[in-house]
Amino acid sequence: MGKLTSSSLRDQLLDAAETVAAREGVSRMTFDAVAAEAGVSKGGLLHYFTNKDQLIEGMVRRAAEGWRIHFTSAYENASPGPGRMVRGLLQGCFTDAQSWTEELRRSYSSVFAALAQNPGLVEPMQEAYRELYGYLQDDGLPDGVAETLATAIDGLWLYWVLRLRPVVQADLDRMRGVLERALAQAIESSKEPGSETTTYQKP
Amino acid sequence: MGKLTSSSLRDQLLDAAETVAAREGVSRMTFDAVAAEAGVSKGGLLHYFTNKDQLIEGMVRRAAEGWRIHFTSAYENASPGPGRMVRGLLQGCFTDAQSWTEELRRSYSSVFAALAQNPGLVEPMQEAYRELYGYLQDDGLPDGVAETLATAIDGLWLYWVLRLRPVVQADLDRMRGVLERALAQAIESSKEPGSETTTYQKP
DNA sequence: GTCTATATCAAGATAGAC
DNA sequence: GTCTATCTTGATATAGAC
Repeated sequence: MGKLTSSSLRDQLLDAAETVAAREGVSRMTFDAVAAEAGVSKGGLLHYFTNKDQLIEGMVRRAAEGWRIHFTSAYENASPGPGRMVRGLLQGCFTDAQSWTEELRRSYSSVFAALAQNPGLVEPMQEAYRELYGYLQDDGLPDGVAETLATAIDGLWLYWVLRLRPVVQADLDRMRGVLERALAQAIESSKEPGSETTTYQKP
Repeated sequence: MGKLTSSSLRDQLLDAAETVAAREGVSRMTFDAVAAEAGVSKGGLLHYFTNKDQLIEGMVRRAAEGWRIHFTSAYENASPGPGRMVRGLLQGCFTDAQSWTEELRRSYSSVFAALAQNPGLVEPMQEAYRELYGYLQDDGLPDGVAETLATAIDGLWLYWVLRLRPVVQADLDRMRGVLERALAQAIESSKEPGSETTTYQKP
């Protein structure tokens, strides 16, 4: 995702901030370090972000927007019908893990920076999650199933980002298999009228 | 869990550090703030933890030990048989949510502090997770099921801790229901010989 | 073992040259 | 718009009294 030459200087500065935070921890994400990483002076950096809250807000907003784009396009790419968002996430989150994991760690470093500095700055990411879970609640599966499956997927990524567990390809494959079978069952059961508590009526 | 009068001063200092970090963010978890929270002078605090890495290491070690005790006792309290650890976690993690959530946020603040300061300090918590997932791999359920269910549970808590989604009682109840049904099915299928490696065939 | 006082240094932020 | 230089603050860490 767009950190090519064409990206604006502002974006390059946000890239540098993410990189420093992900590599060295947010406590060392100083203006000096970010400016050095981006190859500009501290004065140049401070022209774009006049204080640290603004820098972190910019990081979180961009990361939230990236996440939103990711799951909405995953949704668009999945075929219509029950479990569309879950199917999209399974497709979109377990593919190309190698490159995706590092990008994930980078973008989540914005959340860590926000939590460390000023928890209110997490808001844009909360908003993205509200939107995602809006889709999931309306995904046409028995009550709570879509949210549960998505939480399992995201939980695995959070383990990775928080460095609580290593996430290797074998883990991804195994979990993907379990989730796809659970999804298939849920879709099956949502076709049987009266088999679930809350309602999905297939046309 | 044990922050009564009987706890050592060292434990009280760790309590104070957790409290400050959880309440104000790890960037404001300074020696001054921790000492003030604990009601001692900075010099008194520095006698126990001579630098910040040692303080954070103490926090992580204690939190990891608490988590280990939590899931092992959950395991012990569950009846033997397939899915014992998952059943224990469902019982132990969805009960008494009100008090558990704040304590969870407090103890996870040690992980955030470690990630911010020096990612290597997370190690004791990684060790606890290795142990937990060792139990889960050997939980007598079809391959990957126990890990997946546990990841969904923990993912919900991580949402709470990272403030990405609010976690209210209704979410807990709904997800618990879904997980318990999935667990019941997995136990069922693990009884059928030959059905466990990859496949799940609906009866 | 706990305190006060203080040295040292780095980070956030500002001013103003170019 | 980007730079250098500098101010100010506050955090870590140390020294040494009690």
